[in-house]
Formats: sequence, C-alpha cells, structure tokens
Amino acid sequence: MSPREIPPRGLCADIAQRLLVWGQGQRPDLPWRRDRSPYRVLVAEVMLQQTQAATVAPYFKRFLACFPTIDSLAAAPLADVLKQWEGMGYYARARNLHRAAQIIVVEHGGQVPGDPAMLRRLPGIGRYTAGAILSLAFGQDTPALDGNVRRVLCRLCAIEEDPRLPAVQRYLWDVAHALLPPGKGGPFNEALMDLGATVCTPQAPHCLVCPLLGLCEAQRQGLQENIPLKVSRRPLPHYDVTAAVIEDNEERLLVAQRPLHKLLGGLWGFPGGKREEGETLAECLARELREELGIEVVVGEEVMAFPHAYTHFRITLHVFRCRIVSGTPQPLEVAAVRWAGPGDLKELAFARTDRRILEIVSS
DNA sequence: CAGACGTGGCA
DNA sequence: TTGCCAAGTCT
Repeated sequence: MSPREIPPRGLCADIAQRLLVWGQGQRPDLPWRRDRSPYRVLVAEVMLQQTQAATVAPYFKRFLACFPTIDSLAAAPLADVLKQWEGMGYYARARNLHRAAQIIVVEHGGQVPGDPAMLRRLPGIGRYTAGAILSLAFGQDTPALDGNVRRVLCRLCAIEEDPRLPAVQRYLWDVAHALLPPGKGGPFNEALMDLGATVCTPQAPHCLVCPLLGLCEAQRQGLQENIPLKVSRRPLPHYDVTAAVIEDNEERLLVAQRPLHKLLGGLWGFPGGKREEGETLAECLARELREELGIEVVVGEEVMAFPHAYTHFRITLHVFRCRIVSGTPQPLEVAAVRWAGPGDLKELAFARTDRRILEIVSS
C-alpha cells in the first residue's frame, strides 16, 4: 500500500472490525464516557485539546458539578468559568467554551448542534472537536483526527514524511474517513483514540498486543519507532521576568488581571514583566509597574526566584516585595487591578506561577 | 500559515 | 536542571 493511496475497502473494513472488537474489551472508564450527552462531550473534547485524559478527569468532574447544563454554563460569569479552568492551561479554551455555550443557548435553543457547519462556526471548535462531537454524541460517521490517531494512522500506512505537511494531513483525514465503519463512527473513533493512548504509544509501542498486528505497515517494516518522523524544534528562548508583591496596610495584596487575548488572558496575577536588554531586575520591575499601573515603587527584598516553561519560551521568574511611593494603581496595560484579601485570593483564577508565589507569601 | 497559546510528567 | 513531549484552534 503506497503512502498516498487510501487502503482498499476490504482492508478498511478488516481494520475497523478488529478495532471495534478490541475497543469493546478495553474502554477505560473515563468520566465523560459515563453518559455521552452532547453537552458533556463538548466540554470533554474541548478540555482534551492538548491535554491528557488523566489531567482532564478531575477538572471535568468539577466542571460538570459546577455547570451541569449548557444553560448554567452560559449564564455563569466568565470569572467562574476561568476559576474552574485554573491550572489546566490554554485558557482561551475556557473563554471560547463559555462563548460557545452562550451562542448555543441564544441561537440553537440550548441544544448543541448536530450539524458539522454549525459546530465549526462555534468558537474553539475546529475540525477535530467537531468530528469528535458528531461521532461520539450524535452517532455520525465523521472522522476525528487528533494527535493519537494521527500517530496510529502514520504507522498503519508507514508515512515516513513530516506528518505536519499539509499534503500528509489531507491524506490522514482521508484515511480516517475511509476507515469509518458505517453506523459505528463513534465506537470506532473511540477505539482508535484508545489504541493510540495505550498501545500505539509515542515511544516503545506495544505492537505484540496490537489488534492491527499484521495490518500495520510500519510494524511490518520495523519502522514503528521511527514513525511519525520527529522534527526537531528550535530551542526555547529564555527570559528573565519580574513580579511584585505589594501589600497595603490591611494586609491585602495588589493583583492585576491579564489582558484577555494575551498569555494567560483573563487570569489574575502579580504585576511585572519581561526584563529588557541592559536593564537590572529592579529597573525592569519599576518600569513595568509604571507602565502597567501608573505607580512608582521602591523595589525591596527578593522573595523567591524559580524557572518556568511555557509552550514557546522559558522564564526565570524573580519575585520582589515592593512599596508604592507615589500614585494609585490604574489598569493602564492590564484588564483590571485590585487589592485582594485572603478570601478574594482563593476565589480569583491564577496561573501556576502566581499560585506558587501566593503559597510562599501567604504562609 | 507560522506563531501564539499552559502545564505536568518523565528521562 | 534541561529537554521533550502530549487528546488543537485561532489569527
């Protein structure tokens, strides 16, 4: 089977059948599989974007307990949604899911649409998530190509090229579509994803227990460890970043809300920012507080410093106690700014780094 | 369309 | 400690 030909119908049916049988025996008991209502599938699939099942599970349970219906999610303040999302990362997903819920309530009568075009128009729902919702919640025969499935299909068809190439992507979607057994798209997609998660793993795939043993071209050629092709990334740039812990005379802390469409958008945190060329850490922090909040400070003792890695850069975060010498905090380059007591700090959504600072300074 | 967008686990 | 991921979407 050449890398650019779709497997013949008979082979597709064979693969699908084996996968379906295997899937029935596996089916890990994940919280979003207890009941495949469209709302639950929508929430789960958005959470599962770029995030592993083990991480998502506790978040999913809490989220559904807090927002049991799409109407309750749509009616909730965004702050509450972000708080439930706190720690899971990629916070634009929370904003998008919240907006999607509101659109569904207003424009679709509170029913998650079972139509591909309507689903794709909702914020945060791309081709994969739409396919997953349609197949898992609506029983439609729609492919759902995620990272796991992509790896499985690359190996099945022995694709040795860079899997990110647009031509390869198109081909993989075509294969995923061709494999779909009529009327069983949901269980099939689920089995394919489970296979990628548990058997056809990124490193050291368990080919000997794979239901597709003998049909997998990569395994036949002994290429399973080399497929999909690993493409080396640029090393992540490193930045020094400062943050200020400022207390008022009522023992409240000064926190700022990050701009909605930037990194960690909508979350609260300690003000500060990236050090520029030739700047000392203290100069950096004073400048950032001047620019963001319009206040002049004296930078005091360093509280802590620790490394943190984001998707596309790494930082060392330097935290200083500071004292305001003039001005009142204004939200100049942040979404909002406020003084927060212990109770408030528990209710606001913070990113990991700021939670970590909070643990130190509030103890 | 390449870059932006989080976090935790593990070698 | 550092590097390398791991269940995508938006602009």
